[in-house]
Amino acid sequence: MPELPEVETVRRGLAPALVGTRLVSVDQRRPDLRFPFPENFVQRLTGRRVDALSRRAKYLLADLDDAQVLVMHLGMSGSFRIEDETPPGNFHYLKAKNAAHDHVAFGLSTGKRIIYNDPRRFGFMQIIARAELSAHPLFRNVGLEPLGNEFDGAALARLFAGKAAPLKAALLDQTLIAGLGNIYVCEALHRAGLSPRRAAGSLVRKNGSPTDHADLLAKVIREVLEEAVEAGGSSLRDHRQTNGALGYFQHCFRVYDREGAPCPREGCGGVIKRIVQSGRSSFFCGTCQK
DNA sequence: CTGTGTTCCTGTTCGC
DNA sequence: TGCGAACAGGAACACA
Repeated sequence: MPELPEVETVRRGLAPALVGTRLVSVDQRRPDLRFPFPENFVQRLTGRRVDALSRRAKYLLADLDDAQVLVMHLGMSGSFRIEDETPPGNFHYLKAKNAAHDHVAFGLSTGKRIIYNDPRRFGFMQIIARAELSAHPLFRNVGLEPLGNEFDGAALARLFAGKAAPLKAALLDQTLIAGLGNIYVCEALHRAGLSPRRAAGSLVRKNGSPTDHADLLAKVIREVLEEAVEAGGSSLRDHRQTNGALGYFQHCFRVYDREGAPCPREGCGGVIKRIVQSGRSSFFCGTCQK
């Protein structure tokens, strides 16, 4: 499911069950997801206590009691669910929807189990020493947190200065801003009244300061992400929170997956269009997004 | 260095 | 109803 709001929703769902408990068993059911699991994955995790669960960009970070960090990325289709007790390995369980894509099961000292499911297997897990995290290739080039204190129009201007790439591509670039994905980029650009095709550098003045559009864009990015986190993320298809509940931000989409619908902006009268930019769908209103 | 296209994988939806 | 094509929340990688 995972853009920043969905990953944050997962973090909030997992933390109460996971933090403070020990991993008494780790059931790794295949050698790889997008990448191979790290060497001795099961042995390195079994017996460890989880001291904290945080998020950086679209990564979940479980701090372990041996100064290592279990890094988890959900890819396109990854999800976690919590089960209160070990289900019997019987016919009914095995026939359960999607059980074929349950790739990892963490048994906790509380008796609960946390199961990672990922049909497309674009997700991955890694174990990294905490001290090496920020220098690690996965994180060395990760961009600004859009909900962080430093994120504003001036920061956007610094990131976008001189960029000819379209706003859509620049906002999806995780080395610039970390956590936005296709949905929330589309939504933020509509709220800001900016075309996804517009050059990112056009939001920067010659002296490097932000235009009013840059200030507005930074503001609506923060807004749309905060609203989505508040709503428990977006549930497309059958994606669910860790407790099985559906997020409901998808009902708040103004443009994403709404090709042909009237533009929701008051008095605009335009129609939502779909175009493809660098292989991904962009939904926007050609009338009010310039 | 910058920007764009391809690729990994499975499941769902849509048009015929 | 069946069947192939298009498409899906990400991002590493190859290449111009």
